[in-house]
Amino acid sequence: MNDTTTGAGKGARRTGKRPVTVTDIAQAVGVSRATVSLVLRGSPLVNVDTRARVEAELRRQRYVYNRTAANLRRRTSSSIALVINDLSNPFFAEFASGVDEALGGKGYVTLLGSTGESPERQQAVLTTLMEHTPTGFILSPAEGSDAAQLRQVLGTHANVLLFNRELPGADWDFLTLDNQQGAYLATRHLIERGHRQIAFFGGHAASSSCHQRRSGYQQALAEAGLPAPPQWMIESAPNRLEAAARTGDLFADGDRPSAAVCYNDTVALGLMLGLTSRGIRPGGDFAVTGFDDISEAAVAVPPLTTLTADPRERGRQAAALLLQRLDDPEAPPMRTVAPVQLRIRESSAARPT
Amino acid sequence: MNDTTTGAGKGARRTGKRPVTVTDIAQAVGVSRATVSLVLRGSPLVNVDTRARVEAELRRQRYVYNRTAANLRRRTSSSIALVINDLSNPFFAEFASGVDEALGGKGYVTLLGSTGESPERQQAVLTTLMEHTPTGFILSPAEGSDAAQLRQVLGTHANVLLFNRELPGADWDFLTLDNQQGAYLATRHLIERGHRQIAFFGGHAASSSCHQRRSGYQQALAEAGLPAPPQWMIESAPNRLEAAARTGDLFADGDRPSAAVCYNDTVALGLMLGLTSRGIRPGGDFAVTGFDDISEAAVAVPPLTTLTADPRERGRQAAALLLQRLDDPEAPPMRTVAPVQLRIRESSAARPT
DNA sequence: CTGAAAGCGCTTACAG
DNA sequence: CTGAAAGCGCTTACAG
Repeated sequence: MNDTTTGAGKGARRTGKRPVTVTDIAQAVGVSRATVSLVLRGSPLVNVDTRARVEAELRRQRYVYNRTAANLRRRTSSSIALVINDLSNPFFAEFASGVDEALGGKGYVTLLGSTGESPERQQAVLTTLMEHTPTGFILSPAEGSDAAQLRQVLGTHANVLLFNRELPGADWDFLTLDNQQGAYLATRHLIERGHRQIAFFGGHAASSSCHQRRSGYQQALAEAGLPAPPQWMIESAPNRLEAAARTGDLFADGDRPSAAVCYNDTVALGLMLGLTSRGIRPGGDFAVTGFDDISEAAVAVPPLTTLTADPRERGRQAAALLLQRLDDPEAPPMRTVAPVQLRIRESSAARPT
Repeated sequence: MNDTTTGAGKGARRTGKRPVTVTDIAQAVGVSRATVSLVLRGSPLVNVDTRARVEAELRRQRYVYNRTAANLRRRTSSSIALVINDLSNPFFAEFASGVDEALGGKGYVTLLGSTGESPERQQAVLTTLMEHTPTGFILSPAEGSDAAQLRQVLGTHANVLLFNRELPGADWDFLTLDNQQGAYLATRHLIERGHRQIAFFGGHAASSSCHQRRSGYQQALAEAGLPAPPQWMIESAPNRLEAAARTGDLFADGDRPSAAVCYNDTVALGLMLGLTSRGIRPGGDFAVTGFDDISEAAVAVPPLTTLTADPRERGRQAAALLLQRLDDPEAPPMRTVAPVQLRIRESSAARPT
């Protein structure tokens, strides 16, 4: 069975009583449907008097424009699909908010899809969304996504903007954070405050963002002539619990780091928990930095020095890039790197003891 | 000019090359379009062999079902509109996530709209969404919304579920949190820990949720025979800054409270800031409770005792209620009160000193 | 300036 | 079991 047809008709609902259509208006005013259509679309061809009568009737009957019908006839679309992992991640919620704001301003409506970080669900969600004929896609791919699979469901759709996660083999537009520069800034910050033994903590080495952050970290250390032994690069799933559980790995060796550049804020918060439960005061005895500037970062104990990417602004930027793509479908794929800023909160990155 | 026609065609985009249609498939297989349609919709009428040939061709040509066209012809819809204040509020982000999850499971797609807490933007957003003919609306009204105005744009649309904010004069389904019970639980908690002078801090008295929370607070005090002088009911916009600025109002009088039930977590966090800057240790010298259990509540200093509404579950519930409404458009409007649970985090609600 | 006709991609009785 | 025809609500050349 063809995937695209699975569930066809499922969830479709008979809408209420017959709505008012252009035909109703045309009959009432005594003009053709074409004339009503011209009025609706603001054509200058229509006689001012005719226009006024039509508009009055539109109001009187509380006519509601059926944009989906118009889109079908004109072979256009006025929606875009936004597919992310999960809105309960504040970073993506902010991002979505920015996308929706920018797109709404341009007359587009946002179709929402959540993958829950599952490539299978992602395929299903994209399939459903495709059936609604969006103009384009803004997609933050689920971990483990495969470009070929995506191409299979997205088909010839050129209007796709990938966000945040690199996808080998994909030739769509791509918007990414400056991960390397961010980690570089965090590492330099720790170095400037006197740290000489700095670990990189958390993330999956296989992911592109982790790879880039690690390389920014290594670059800063190399420039300062500081060591970056492999046992100081510690992997952890990006959640608080596992990060806390991995804390011990930092101190397995004799030569202990005095600070850690963390993959992201969640991992940093987990590490802070882990440190505390070992009697090590984060910020006091051991410096920590994060990445993302989630809202908890500001109220954590101690407040977390981190990198802010302004996710809402990234959302606006993603929308703008997609619109640009729509204007020139033939242009070669663009790769855009968004800046990232160090947000210093003194206490989490204290001087070494 | 009719509002509903403003911007018609704006943002519409020519879609790429001609897509594969049922006609293409029918011609290739040598059957009628009707037969292809029956296959697509899984009709048992079709000969198994015919079905197989059609399905093979659908795959071969990578056919994508055009659900919008089908919806037009069938006079159905497979989308619902979700309109909230702003996704950057984690409570609503979680809520939206739950809605989308539940709706996606039923074959619906979510159309997103944000009001930014502005009734004017809300009207514009709803107007646009209406043009996309959603099956129903889940709407958390902007502050200052007016039922008559909403009815004007939503028209005869019966399939509307209001969430979280009471709207006088509205006769749509309504899902609300048990605000009264929540504040009652928080107040009792403080009383049980020995507090006798308890204030209610934050929120706009005019809003229904603030009113309900205050009345739960008063009920608990009344049951315990404790005073609730009017100067201990302090208004504040629900943001951190204003809450911090209002802190002094708690201590204007001679008779100082030793604890405050706060309108929500944001206000509570602001109050905690305000207390700290006055040298009063929140949790230590002055007990505080919140409402919402936003993610900062757990990591605040001290961790905040609050009420959790499980917003994601509320989202699922809202979706379920709307689906129920679709099944029976004639049923009288339902009012559903969702439970709320006290989440005790010891340190923020210490015993009085 | 306005209308008659055709058509977007699909589905649904109705024949056979 | 399958096909011819009509139609969802709109728009677009094309005449006049």
